Amino acid sequence: MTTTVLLVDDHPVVRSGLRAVIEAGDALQVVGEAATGEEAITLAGHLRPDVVLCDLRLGSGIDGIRTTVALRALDPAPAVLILTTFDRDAEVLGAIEAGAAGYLLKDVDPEVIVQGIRRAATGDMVLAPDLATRVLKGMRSPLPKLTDREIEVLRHLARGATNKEIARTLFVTEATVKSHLAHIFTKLDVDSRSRAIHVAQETGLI
Amino acid sequence: MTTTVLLVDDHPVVRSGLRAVIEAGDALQVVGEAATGEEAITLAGHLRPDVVLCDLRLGSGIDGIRTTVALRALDPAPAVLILTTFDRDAEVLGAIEAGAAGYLLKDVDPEVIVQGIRRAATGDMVLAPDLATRVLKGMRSPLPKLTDREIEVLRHLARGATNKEIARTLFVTEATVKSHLAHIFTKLDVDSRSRAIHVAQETGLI
DNA sequence: AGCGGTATCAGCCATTTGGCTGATATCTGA
DNA sequence: TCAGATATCAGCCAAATGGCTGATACCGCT
Repeated sequence: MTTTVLLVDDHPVVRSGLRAVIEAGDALQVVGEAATGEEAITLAGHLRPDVVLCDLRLGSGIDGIRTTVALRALDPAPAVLILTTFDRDAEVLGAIEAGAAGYLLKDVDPEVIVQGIRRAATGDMVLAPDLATRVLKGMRSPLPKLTDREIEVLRHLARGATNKEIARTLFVTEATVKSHLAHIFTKLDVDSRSRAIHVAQETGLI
Repeated sequence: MTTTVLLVDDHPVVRSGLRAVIEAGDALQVVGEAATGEEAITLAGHLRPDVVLCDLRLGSGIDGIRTTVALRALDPAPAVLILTTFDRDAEVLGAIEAGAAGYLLKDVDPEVIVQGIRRAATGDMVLAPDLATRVLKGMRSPLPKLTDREIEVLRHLARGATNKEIARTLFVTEATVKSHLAHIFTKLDVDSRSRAIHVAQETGLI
């Protein structure tokens, strides 16, 4: 029997490409396309696809991880295969934690994608080879968990704000900002704001 | 007569999508695909396409701008249409300066891409609406021109290096690094390293 | 020969940042 | 109800950063 697939990507061109690649064989059938996470959730409810192939970055609206969580909450829940351009550590781990069946980079060959969908449909875990290692490494030394407030401060930091500016924006004192920063630095194992920004961007924390 | 197109993108999936979209009509014909800039230049020399549709980010190897320069140096020179996900100011301007016939974002509808190729083939300039404004603005207040050395320092900055570390890496004194930074700050109109990093990333300088 | 741009370096000084210790209040879950 | 996490704030101090002025040297261009 054919496996049904729902495509989720905000780029029409990519959707076309995926459709062409997936429908080249005859074991897979694309039953729908969505440009946003919201659309994907609605469509998946109606179409009940076996597999949802979902980009992580979905422009405006909810991202791929939140979409994954919502999709996995459906009954029956489709297998969610994340397909994206980047390989930010935090995002890979986040997607797996959210219940994704796997994670593929967009620069792989079409047949890898097709294979991935097949395996995801049978309940297998699917990870791009170079990612598998890092995910396992990530398991051993898990990414630091920042609190919401810390992430908030981190975002301001990344925009180049000074402590004073962050304090004003968040309606707290500079002492508080410094306190948050101290925690952030410890968790990220850095000792300067620039490096904190760098690490945060590298790992996909922001 | 049909317009011939060469696709350049490091993602097979995107190439498939573009091919599907472009060949849906009958006025355009995809005569080749390249995954890298080098490949694109070689292929364009042989295939002599009317238009080259080129991604800016091409993974490893030369980027879209360098590819554009090389393509425009061919005889006959194809029209180069840049198609990318991001809209970094420096890159847009860089592509235009390099001789690109236009710049489209990947999230536009297929027909816009087809239209863009048609117009590029006739020598028209093609710019996504929201980009046109910014390009013109960019003309008025051109992006600051940093020297090679300053860009180098900026890269280290973005990786979170301290002045001392940058000095060591570049085999100069801290005073020199501070001097470069002072110039960078002036040119970018900022007053802190974090903001310099932010501006540099925003505008695509690094 | 001189000018402008670039890269190098120096010293001074005010501000910002980061490390440290410690305190209070709230909330959550065991 | 008590431990732990979180968010808030304070003070002290050393180091890093950034603004300033000015100097030397090299290079390319006129």
